[in-house]
Amino acid sequence: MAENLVIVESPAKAKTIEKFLGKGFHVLSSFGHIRDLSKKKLGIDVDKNYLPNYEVDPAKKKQVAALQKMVNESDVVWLATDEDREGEAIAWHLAEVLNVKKKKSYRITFNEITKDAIQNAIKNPREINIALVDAQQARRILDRLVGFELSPVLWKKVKPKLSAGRVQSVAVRLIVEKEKEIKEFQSSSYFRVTAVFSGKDKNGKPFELKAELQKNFQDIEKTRKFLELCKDSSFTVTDVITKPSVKSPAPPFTTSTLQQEASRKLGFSVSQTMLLAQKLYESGHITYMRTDSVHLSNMAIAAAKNEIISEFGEEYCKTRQFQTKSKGAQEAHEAIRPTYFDRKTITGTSNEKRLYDLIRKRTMASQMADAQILKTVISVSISKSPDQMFQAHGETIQFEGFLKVYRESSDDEQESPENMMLPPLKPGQELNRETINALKKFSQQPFRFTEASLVKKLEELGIGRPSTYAPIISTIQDRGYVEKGDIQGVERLVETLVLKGSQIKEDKKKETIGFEKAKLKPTDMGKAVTEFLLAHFPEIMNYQFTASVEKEFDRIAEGKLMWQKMIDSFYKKFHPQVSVAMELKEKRVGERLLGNDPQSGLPVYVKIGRYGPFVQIGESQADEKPRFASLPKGFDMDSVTLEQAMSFLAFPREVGKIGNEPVTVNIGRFGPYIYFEKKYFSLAKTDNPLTIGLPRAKELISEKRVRDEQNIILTFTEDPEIKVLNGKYGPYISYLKGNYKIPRDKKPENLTYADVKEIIEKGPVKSKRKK
DNA sequence: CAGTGAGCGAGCTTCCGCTTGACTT
Repeated sequence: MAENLVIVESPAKAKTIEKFLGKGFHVLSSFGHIRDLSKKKLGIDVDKNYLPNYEVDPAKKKQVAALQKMVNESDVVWLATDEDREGEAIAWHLAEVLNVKKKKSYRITFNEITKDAIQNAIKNPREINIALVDAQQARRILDRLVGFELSPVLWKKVKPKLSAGRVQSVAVRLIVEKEKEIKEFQSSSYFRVTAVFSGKDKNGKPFELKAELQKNFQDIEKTRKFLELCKDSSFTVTDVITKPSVKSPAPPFTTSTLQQEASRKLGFSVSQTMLLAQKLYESGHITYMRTDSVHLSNMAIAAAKNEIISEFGEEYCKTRQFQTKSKGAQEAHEAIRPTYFDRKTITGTSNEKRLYDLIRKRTMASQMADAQILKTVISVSISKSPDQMFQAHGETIQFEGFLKVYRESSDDEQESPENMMLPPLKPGQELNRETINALKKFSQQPFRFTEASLVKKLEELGIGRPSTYAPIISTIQDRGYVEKGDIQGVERLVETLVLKGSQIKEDKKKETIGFEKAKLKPTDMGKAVTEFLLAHFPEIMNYQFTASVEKEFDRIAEGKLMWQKMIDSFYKKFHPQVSVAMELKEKRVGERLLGNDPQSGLPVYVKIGRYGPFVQIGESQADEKPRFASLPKGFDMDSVTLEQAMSFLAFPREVGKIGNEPVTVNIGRFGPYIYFEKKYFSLAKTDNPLTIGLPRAKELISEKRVRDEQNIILTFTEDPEIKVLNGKYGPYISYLKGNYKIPRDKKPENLTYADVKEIIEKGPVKSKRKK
């Protein structure tokens, strides 16, 4: 019989700790929270001072029963959940549900999983901190009230199944506002001038020097004039300034920085990174992956030191402890680091290996020496344009330090100036001018968010937690507020001027600007919902809302404020706003009158419906029913024009007849298509549904028919409705819109009519595999 | 894979933050 039961949150952690504690200690895990407010109902009795009604999660019943059994068999219960607000609450729920009062029970915490830390915790037990638990209850109840009162407003005013909340609605707002910023951005252009000089150094060795003019020109005339001056100018080195500088490594990874770097360096999505990290954690390769702390245990720092010295030598090592700066950090865990630094590689998939490598290098680098860099700036004067100056920037690494293993990436994809070794020049030296190049540049519009850069922004605002970053990103996409995709760049003609010899050559170059990969863009729905929420619930939508309620949670945790009081003063203001919004008689969210049809005079609207944005002609109360057409891809509710709306309403359009049968073109849920003889034929991306004619329609029809023909393996004269087809997932039987699986032991091409009949009798695809 | 959107109005949807499985196409 185990005398001591230790309960932690994660099963992987339980395994590790059990090893450290040895005999007499049993370690089990709660798998996170075991109890929560009712899943379906509000679960809060607003009239009884916000009394919460907690229920054991049905999915956790089994685990709770197992815990109960062990509690009954143990003498002492140690509640060792995480050392943060949520962890304290989990400990409290465990104590309540498992009725540990009957036993000796203690609350213990440690924020690193080392033998010392755990034994130390056992020596310093304490009571559950009820004030901290109350702060968690306030957090939980506030989120529930906001989420479960706001969402139904959206169901009524916009469309069912939508959602709103303290975190997700602000995340969507960030994306909506970014898009607005980009739309309003006024691009300005300028000419950037660069020069290539040559010469010979003291030893007669030829060199080349690239330098940039310190001033940009606003227009092409001024640029031309300048190049004219350069034609007959002499160029002299006026200054050579060298300055030593140091670069220090970045701290080890937290969840958010790991997601950012994995996105920039490896191209992983946020959820992909977390899945891989979970694998690495479960295999014992890395420490816990949901953390906001940059703290490393002394043991880890010592291990990193060992590894750095043996791999690179003493001079490469410089240990440090970093301070966590991010807002609202609770630091229940260490930073994300390898469990064993001497494991250079691990077994696993190639992506697991790549992520492990990133984590190991980042952690190692954080304990390595600063890089010593010598920065050099060479200034070059222009004889005929004395108020201008060329400059060359050079960087030489004197000592690599941490750069030997790791260099952090940055979000702005701005091309960095060429930092190279510069030739050893002295002031006064004359240079030969080779070419001078002027290139038209455009000021950079703001970047849209990637998943990872959105997480970074949320973290800066103190919104969301490491365990929720990935789910937030999924939720706002699942709800249709935000879409991830590539942003197509626009082609621009860019003017260039080149001075070579005594000739100035002007040219125009094509350049694609503004292409962005895997960026987040708001949908019409996201924009409309954000606008609505901003109008009626400005406090919740405020970027500072979370930070301000966090301050109150802190006061609750300090015992200076009753959680019910805090919730009450919030709810007294919030709830009436909900009632007002519910009763709004105004037209539905996002609706806009585009104008009147010049032909009929009927009003034309753009609205959001159950299936997304659409245009409508006519009033719904009128005698004549209105007609509808969905907004095709690539059109925005807020920019669509009356003319465009009228063109959508022109569908379905007859393009002609084949025999007596009409051929029409229409736009459906999956894009434009041709409809002929009760069959559908998708248009190609290059086809324009507004102008497509009969010849092209015929082409599409026959192409599709050929494709279908090729997929037919067998048909039967007995019943033309039955076909054996080759599909995306292999051969199958199709009969009256139902699909049927072909048994493994039969070859599809050898099936007889009787075989097929038998398979169909057995029922459609629903493999009832017995275990 | 495919043409909806108003209107009758049952019964459903929804939050954030802890943690991992799993009945399948």
